[in-house]
Amino acid sequence: MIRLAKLTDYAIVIATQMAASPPGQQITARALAGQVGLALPTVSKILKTLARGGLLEAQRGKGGGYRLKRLPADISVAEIIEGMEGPLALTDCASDESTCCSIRETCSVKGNWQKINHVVHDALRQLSLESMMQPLREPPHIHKNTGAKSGEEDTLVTIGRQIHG
Amino acid sequence: MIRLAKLTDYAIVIATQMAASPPGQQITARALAGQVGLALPTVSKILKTLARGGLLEAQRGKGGGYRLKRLPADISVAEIIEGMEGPLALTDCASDESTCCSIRETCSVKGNWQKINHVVHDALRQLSLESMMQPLREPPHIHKNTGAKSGEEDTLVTIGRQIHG
DNA sequence: ACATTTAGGACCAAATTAGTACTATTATAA
DNA sequence: TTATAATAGTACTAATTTGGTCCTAAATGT
Repeated sequence: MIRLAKLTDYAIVIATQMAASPPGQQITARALAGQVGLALPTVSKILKTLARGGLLEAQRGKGGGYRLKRLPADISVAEIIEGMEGPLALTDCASDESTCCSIRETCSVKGNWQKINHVVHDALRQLSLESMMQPLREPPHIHKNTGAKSGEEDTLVTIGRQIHG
Repeated sequence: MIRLAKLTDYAIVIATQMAASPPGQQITARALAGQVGLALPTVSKILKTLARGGLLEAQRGKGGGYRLKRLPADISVAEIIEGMEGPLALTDCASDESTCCSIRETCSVKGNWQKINHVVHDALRQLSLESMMQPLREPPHIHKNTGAKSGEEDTLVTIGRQIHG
């Protein structure tokens, strides 16, 4: 599947959320978890990964937290994805020439895999984190609502068990 | 992981292989399997899928086989991927608004998911099947060779068990 | 009829991913 | 100097997804 891993997906949500507060502002994993509605361990894991990848700056200890290292306009979606998953490589052949190729020498595609990789990488490099927080002209996607009563608290649809607590 | 499924990867190889013979030429699954070095059931599955998706034309019965429905220049990599995996959707939110979203209404990304999807889809639509068979200027990727002797028969590296037979 | 080929779906094993938990480290403040 | 609150890193397990194969049915040509 050409699809973002769920955690990568979350990472983008989290980064976007962070981008929404004033530049340089620090926030804890716990607070973020509350804001985006994901479980703390999950959010923590993602923040750790992004920090290790150099996208965030972390401060430990009491009063610690995370903040974006650069301005949202200077961070690309590609970077976030790579921060989570390592170098962007849509195919084995594109990622690791030494593992490739099980398909003997007659592989008619050969290095052309790089082209696929390149266009996608390029496209994602154009998309800034800032552009992900832009308000939409169109009404945004609809949030599922279990059909239950209560306009009060939007039911969390169960994708896994990321109930924040 | 933002990565093509193995079968999709194979599909591109197969399509590229088909593109290498004269336009309109028909070839059986068995013959293709031999050419690309994959197991027949696997190749069959892929061809069936692509045919159902409308990219290939199939002819049943003795003397049957598959052929590309359009010229390689008129088939995009995006189409092949979609033929295998259905509509291109990097995130759940982008694919199915009704399933989305477990992250209640405060999701700071909202419909901006579409942007990610859009740029990637666009990029892949630019890439034609024809461009995937272009010879390379640079020496192509290196094919793994188990270090064993024999310049004769390139050892099939085991990724799964797609030994053609 | 029979051999050959695709169509479609079912199934199982293997690989991957998500989520959680645990321990260590760092920082602050009482 | 102790307590507390925060991140760092890793390991583990359950759930999900994927790959690969097989089986039966339908079509087509000899």
